[in-house]
Amino acid sequence: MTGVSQATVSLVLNGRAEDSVKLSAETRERVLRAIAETGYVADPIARRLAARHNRILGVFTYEPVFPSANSDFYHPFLVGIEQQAEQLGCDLLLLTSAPVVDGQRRIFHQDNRLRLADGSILLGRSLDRSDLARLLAEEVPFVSIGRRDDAGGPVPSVGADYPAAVAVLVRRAVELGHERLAYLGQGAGPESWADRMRGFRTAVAGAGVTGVHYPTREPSGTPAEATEPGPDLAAALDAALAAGVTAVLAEEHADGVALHELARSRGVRLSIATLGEPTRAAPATETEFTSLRIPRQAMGAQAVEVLMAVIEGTPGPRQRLLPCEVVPGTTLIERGI
Amino acid sequence: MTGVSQATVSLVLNGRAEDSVKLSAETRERVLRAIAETGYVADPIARRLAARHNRILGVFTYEPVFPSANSDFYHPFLVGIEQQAEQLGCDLLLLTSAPVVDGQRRIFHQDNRLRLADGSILLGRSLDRSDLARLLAEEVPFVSIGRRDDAGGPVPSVGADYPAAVAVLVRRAVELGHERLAYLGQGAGPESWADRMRGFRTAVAGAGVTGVHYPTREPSGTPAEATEPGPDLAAALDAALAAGVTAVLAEEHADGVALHELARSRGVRLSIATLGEPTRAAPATETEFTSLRIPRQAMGAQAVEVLMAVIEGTPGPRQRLLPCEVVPGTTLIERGI
DNA sequence: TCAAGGGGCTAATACGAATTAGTTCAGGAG
DNA sequence: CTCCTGAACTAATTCGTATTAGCCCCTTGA
Repeated sequence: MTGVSQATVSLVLNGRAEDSVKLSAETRERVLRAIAETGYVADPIARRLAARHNRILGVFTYEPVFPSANSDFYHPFLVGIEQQAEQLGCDLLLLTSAPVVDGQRRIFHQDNRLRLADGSILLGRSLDRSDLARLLAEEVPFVSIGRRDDAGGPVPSVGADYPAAVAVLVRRAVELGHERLAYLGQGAGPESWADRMRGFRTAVAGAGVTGVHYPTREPSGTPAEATEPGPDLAAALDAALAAGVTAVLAEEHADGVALHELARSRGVRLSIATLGEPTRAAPATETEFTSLRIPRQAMGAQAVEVLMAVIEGTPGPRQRLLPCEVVPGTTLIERGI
Repeated sequence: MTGVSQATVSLVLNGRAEDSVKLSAETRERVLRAIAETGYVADPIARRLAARHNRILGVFTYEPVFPSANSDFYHPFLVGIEQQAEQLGCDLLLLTSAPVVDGQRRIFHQDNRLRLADGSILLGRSLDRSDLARLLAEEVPFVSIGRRDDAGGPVPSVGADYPAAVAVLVRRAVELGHERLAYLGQGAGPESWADRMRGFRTAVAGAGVTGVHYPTREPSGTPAEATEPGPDLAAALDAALAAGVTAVLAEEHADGVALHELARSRGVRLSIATLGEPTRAAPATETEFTSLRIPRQAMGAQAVEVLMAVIEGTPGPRQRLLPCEVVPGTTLIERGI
């Protein structure tokens, strides 16, 4: 169209006409006009093959985004990611096609597409350790949303500061007169659970009160179905009451809601706070729970920032912890008589 | 390592040793062993460069996905799209980097990236006509979510069957004794509004009842703020009552809610049905409105199907209309005395 | 002995851009 | 008139894979 070579177009496209290489303003205009008319876009694939970047950020969700309870939980992260990506002029590639093995998506498989993007954001409660290690080893640029333990090296991540937030709740409980607190949940496994537990242990020790742990089982069946209190919840309630526990911190929102309902139906006075937002469907309730608000949107946005730093090799911290907001709610109350 | 050529490795990797090309079992073994030892994986980028298509589907949202009211409305579409994309082994490219001009994103601009993908899905209440025409003219594979009028040719789309759904509501109203119905809304402009109006007109004519139209203004300010009934709503209510109207169909959910509230506060008995789901924030309410449930998730999924057909040139219809579910609700009631 | 016909594999090329080493040309200095 | 220099481009190469034409060699049949 313009009678110039492919090389020239490439130079114009990348604004390289300024520095090392010289192009006349007129030629550049001509090329730009042609580009505008045809709507030509450089093929990102070829671009990435040749230049090793394409301003596309991958988003890999470990757990399938369905059912909708999950979806609602992840949505705010995506909003934050999108917002920041837009700001930086990057597009997002949702890596949806990862095959699901044993109910979990695996990153590495036959046709791994992570490399299509300049870098990727990993989203999901539990990321496979070996996958993480391999990503680090192969120096694939990525950032995890949610703190991760070392996997043969520090894992770039943007997480919520659960220990600090849980500590606030514990202190608040202590101020309200509680002396025997319980942690309801697994307290281990995914880092987000382990972090909560760690915050709990440290805080109760620091406050000089008693902290006990009532483990829950992983809900069976699909998350959407697991809304009824399992037998372990009832057992936990009994044990807690017998042990003189007056306040319970529930790792999972749904468990907290179920326990609250259970206590109410038995006419028992029990303070409850939940350590997060619903990740699986919770029974509808009017009660506003004392809980933590995870800054999901901000986490998404910052994940993009960190990812860009990783990609571009900008110096700076690769791990960020964001404070959670404590939602006062009405379920953490003064200790009864 | 094995002393074979790159071509041979490629053949082994793709299992092409079976058909057209022949490779000795021994060579294949040798290559496979080397692959296993080194953990070699074909670079997906190069792979796609050679394959000429990338199994990437673009998703272009016209209106910015923010604020959250908008976001919530679009989310189900995205869920459906993702679901189907996953099924087909495609990844999704969110075209987030499109600049916003006059509050609307434009498809065509200096750095248009639509062509990055094999094809794209367009999402938004109003798509620019000239953009559509250009897409058609340039044979860019795309599908619109939401029916579109011809733009120099039929526009591939997956929409909701508003005329049929509105007709059902009109018939239901007539069965309940209503003889003077009103349509509240613009009834023109975006196809989805025009379609509702068309369904209304046809249905009232068919039922032999009276149908009047009370237009609303486009809400001013950001959608999120426009929750209070504008002066035109009050005027519409007065006019409707004076004209003996007993049932109102509201184009926009938020208007229906506001009108309902207004009528209630005046102690007036008025049947109301809304013709869709909230696209802008509606005041919180306990009332379950008689309304339409737009099959958003299904629309998203089918849009992907149609898009694939367009891309691959598979024969078949390029325009689909999906039925809406009528939500009974409690606001369309028997005509008063 | 030679042509024909495979089997087995590789050289060469395409994919679409980025990059670099030149090439061409005009103008100025000597 | 020659040499040099810088401006303005372009030819050629690269990235890593898929694909295909074709090469080589061994058999087989005449």
